[in-house]
Amino acid sequence: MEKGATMPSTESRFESPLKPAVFHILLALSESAQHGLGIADAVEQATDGAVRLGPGTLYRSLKEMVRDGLVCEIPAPAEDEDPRRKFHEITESGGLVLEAEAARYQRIVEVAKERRVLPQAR
Amino acid sequence: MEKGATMPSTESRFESPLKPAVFHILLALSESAQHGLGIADAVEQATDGAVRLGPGTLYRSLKEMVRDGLVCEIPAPAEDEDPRRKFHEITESGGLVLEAEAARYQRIVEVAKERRVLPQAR
DNA sequence: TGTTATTTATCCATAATGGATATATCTATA
DNA sequence: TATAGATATATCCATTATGGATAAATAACA
Repeated sequence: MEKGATMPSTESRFESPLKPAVFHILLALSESAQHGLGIADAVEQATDGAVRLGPGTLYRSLKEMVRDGLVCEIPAPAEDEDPRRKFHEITESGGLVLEAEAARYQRIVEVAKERRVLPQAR
Repeated sequence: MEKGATMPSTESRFESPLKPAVFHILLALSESAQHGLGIADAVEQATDGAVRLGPGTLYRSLKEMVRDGLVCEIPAPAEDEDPRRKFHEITESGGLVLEAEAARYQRIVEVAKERRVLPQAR
């Protein structure tokens, strides 16, 4: 980042390559608020089964993400929901961090296209 | 992987999410053969400084990748090259693995676009 | 010819992850 | 309404991955 550049304070605290687990959890929550295991399932689906979060990574990451303000816990979206489920929602700050990281992924994909590793879309 | 499924032997040995370091080294070598520190520089450039490989990760990864047939050592491309430099080239197998991993990245970017995390290209 | 910079390489501390396990509670069924 | 099994969160520990310090060799240069 350039010195003197202004930037939303929310992004600047997060070092550039986000931990993969955190990135995938944010991406899962960009669809809709979810509870823990729902997030794990969503990540597995979005990645065709390539990325699978173990319970250790999942709940540890969620706790850190709440601490860092990337997500927050919200009441169950439905009355008849299993009360054991704890739902989390992505915050505005989390949305910005997710966007920045997704843009990094996009840039890498562009490089791969330039190198003819992936077919050029056109 | 399903039992009994046929698959190109080269890809099947590599579990799905490639280690980030290995992926970035392969992507760097898809441009041209490079020596160790040249790879580190190329990775830093391609990722706008976001990904930086320490010497430990760099040389350890290269050794493993040679062992796994993803890259191979080649003679220096020029006569007057610093003889300490050891150049590596991506192999055909490495190219296939890189393509598969890049496609995974691409899929993630597509998901981000569907979710309106990234602007839809059009 | 001595000094500094470059390059490869290894080692160790730290960080990140996955899986086993624990605990609680919901659901289904006899 | 017991009981059994499934679901959900949570923690702990072993394994894996990474980064940085350091070493050793040699090139470049004053």
